[in-house]
Amino acid sequence: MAHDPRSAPPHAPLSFPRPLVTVDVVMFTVIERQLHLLLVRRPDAPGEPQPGRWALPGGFIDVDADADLSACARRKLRDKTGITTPYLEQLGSWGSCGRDPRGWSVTTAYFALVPALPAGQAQAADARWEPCASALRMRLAFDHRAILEAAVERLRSKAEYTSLPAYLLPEPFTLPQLQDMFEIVLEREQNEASFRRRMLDAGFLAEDGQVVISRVRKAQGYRLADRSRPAVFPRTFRAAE
Amino acid sequence: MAHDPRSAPPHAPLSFPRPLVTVDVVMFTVIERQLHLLLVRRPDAPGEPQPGRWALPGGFIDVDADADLSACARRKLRDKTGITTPYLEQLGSWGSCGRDPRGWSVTTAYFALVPALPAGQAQAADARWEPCASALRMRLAFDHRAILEAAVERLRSKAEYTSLPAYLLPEPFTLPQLQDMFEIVLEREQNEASFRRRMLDAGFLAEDGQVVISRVRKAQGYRLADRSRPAVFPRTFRAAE
DNA sequence: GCAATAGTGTCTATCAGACAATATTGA
DNA sequence: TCAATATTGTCTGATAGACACTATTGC
Repeated sequence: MAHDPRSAPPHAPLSFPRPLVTVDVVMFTVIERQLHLLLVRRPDAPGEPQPGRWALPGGFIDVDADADLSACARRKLRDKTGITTPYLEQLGSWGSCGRDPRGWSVTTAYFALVPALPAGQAQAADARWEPCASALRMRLAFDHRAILEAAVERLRSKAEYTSLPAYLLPEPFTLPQLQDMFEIVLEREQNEASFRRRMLDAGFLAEDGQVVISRVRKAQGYRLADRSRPAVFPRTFRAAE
Repeated sequence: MAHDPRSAPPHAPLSFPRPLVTVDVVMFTVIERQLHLLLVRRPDAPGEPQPGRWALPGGFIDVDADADLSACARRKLRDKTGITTPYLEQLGSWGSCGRDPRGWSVTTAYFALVPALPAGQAQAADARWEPCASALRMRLAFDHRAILEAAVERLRSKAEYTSLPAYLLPEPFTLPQLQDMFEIVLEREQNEASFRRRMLDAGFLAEDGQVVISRVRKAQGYRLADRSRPAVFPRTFRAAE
């Protein structure tokens, strides 16, 4: 029976059942040349679904604290990593009657790209950075495996035609470092000459001093000219299959 | 409180306030060589927000009738147009404390591409097909203007590198008709030779008889070889600005 | 000098855009 | 035949990939 409460009679005060609403965040970073993401352990307390299982960081909207969906995602990210200015993009929403045993629920998932935290920097105790390849094989809580798969696919496909992997680096970074990030995300090597042309022609990099990384030769440092939006390249790296 | 007594473990109370959850659908079609979308009038009943204003078709999740978000979107589409097999894609979610005067609310928006309804075919009485350009200038209910802008942008940008505009045509269609759809969506003319190469090389078209449209010359008819997903072209039509 | 890393020159292949040409059909 | 539309041939230009080459720096 498809009733539409929005057009219900005047005195019906929105009393029909409401789904649960959560926000989950797939936080990506690169550690030791491997894509990682943050996982948190579900609490073991009685009454909690999926106790002890690893899950994406997330939770219910706090209607008093969160002004909007992205503020909620930012709050989760800050609570777990202390990071306040990530690249954050809405990934999509998953909602159904069966995805959470507590009832009809909807989650809006975001994905974030952050530079690797400096070694020793605090992160939440119940959280750990898991290699992406391994997380994809784990039995995650709820439908978080599907969300993670969508996030990885989005990241890979956008790396084919945008500057997204640059958000995985602390600034300033060098072109060889940036190429590393692209190669890690795309899982294939890039041609140096072609890569440099592509990045420099796109005009999203601002020069930012000289950087010594390898102790062999100084390299030009760069930062993002405009962190608010990634650059879009005129063509994909190569044809989609 | 949505608590299903049959679900196995006793869950924590979940007594905190929940946002309202709706689904809205941007239904696109092309009528007389113009992109249109379906709008519905908000009811005038007292207690209803935005009375009398035009809005995207949508409404609350029905936790009993809707198995998941896309089923809810399909239900809205069917109720308003009778169409059951559209191209349907999730666009994104908008949620904040202020977008609906009734409280913290989240909507998940979908966009649908449908062939123009045969003239005379029934459609809901409170609905009308509005030219997209005009709808973008209207004062729509809630934040539906922003949702519509995102839908138009998504459609335009995907038309640069996928076969999406094909879903706006009834089958079988001809290559000149398909080119028309691309030109209408992209708002610029395409080169015929280049267009035909692109479409035929992509391999998403299956031949489907001869079609007479202009009463001048028969043309090859085509249908989509696989309606379940659009084709992705190896390059964009032209560089993004 | 040598090793290692940063950065360049240049050729080829692919595909979009331009534009002109040819093919088919009804009147 | 002509007008209108469908379809093709072919040239040009932009850019990704390949690959060899040069430049810089510490030892």
